[in-house]
Amino acid sequence: MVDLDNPAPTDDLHAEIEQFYFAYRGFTDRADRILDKRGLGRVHHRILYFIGRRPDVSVRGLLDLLAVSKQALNAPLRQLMEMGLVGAEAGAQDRRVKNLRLTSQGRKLEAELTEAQTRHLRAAFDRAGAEAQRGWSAVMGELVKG
Amino acid sequence: MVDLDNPAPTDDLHAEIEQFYFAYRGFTDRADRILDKRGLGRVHHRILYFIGRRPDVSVRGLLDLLAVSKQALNAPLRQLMEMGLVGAEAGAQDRRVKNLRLTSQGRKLEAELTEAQTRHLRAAFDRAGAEAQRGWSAVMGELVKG
DNA sequence: CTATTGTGTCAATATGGTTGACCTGGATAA
DNA sequence: TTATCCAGGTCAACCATATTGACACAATAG
Repeated sequence: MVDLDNPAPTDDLHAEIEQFYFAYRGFTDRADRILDKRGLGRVHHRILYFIGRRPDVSVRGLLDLLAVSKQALNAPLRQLMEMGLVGAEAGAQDRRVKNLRLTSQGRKLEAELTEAQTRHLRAAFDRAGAEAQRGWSAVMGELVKG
Repeated sequence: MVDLDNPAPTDDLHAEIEQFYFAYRGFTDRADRILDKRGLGRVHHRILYFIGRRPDVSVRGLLDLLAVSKQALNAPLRQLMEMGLVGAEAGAQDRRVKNLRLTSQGRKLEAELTEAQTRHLRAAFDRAGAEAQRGWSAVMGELVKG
């Protein structure tokens, strides 16, 4: 890790910007290290994650969530389907769309991947306290909206 | 933006993970868009940022902060020096080391770049309240430490 | 003198993304 | 029906960003 002065809220929010940067870097590194062992990248993780969170999401929906081109999505998604981690069936009303779901294998890997991040977050929440956790979520919610 | 359910703290912290992901993505996008107009990338921003925050940092120090290889740092750093945004002078005790500093032009660009992120953060803090801001910082501090 | 360290550079390579063009097949409006 | 649109898939060219390895040079430390 890196030496970081404690908050001491100043006007320019420089300290907070650094907190955000280093916190997110450490947060993603946890999963990345597990991913690397399996020859997978962040995209695979995000795909697994979002399909897990939004079962029956379409390819188009995934594209919007991930904010990448369909060409960038296609290869890793196909790979996950070939690995038997993601399944698809044609949509009921519109048979063009694919409804994507995790297989039981896929759910297992997704859980393992997310677990590292969950533990990391959980530990920070526990140390900072429930009130701080609520504040964190409130600010994050505003950032997402804004 | 993307539709996100409100916190409703569950056990698995999935909602919080998404908040983190989308919040950080939106956070960095602000600066990225400005950077793109000048043909610069995130690395340039980080270099400018950290030199601004830690004047007289060495190349080695920068490498540790950014966690990249020196080859990855070299090109953008040289570019910034050629653009007159970053200056260097030999260290006083050890003349091998470069003490990196922003020029007045560099400070101007850095401020402009960081301003977008600052405004974004500030707005979220204002909407969420001072107590939430303290909580956010406390959790982020724990994440950085952890 | 020798070894180590800070910096810079060349080369080869990997990864991950982009845009553009084109295709299939299913849905839908004229 | 025909024309058009849309979801999805794929090929190609390209570009940005990163890596590791090897090497060079200058300066400091022993």
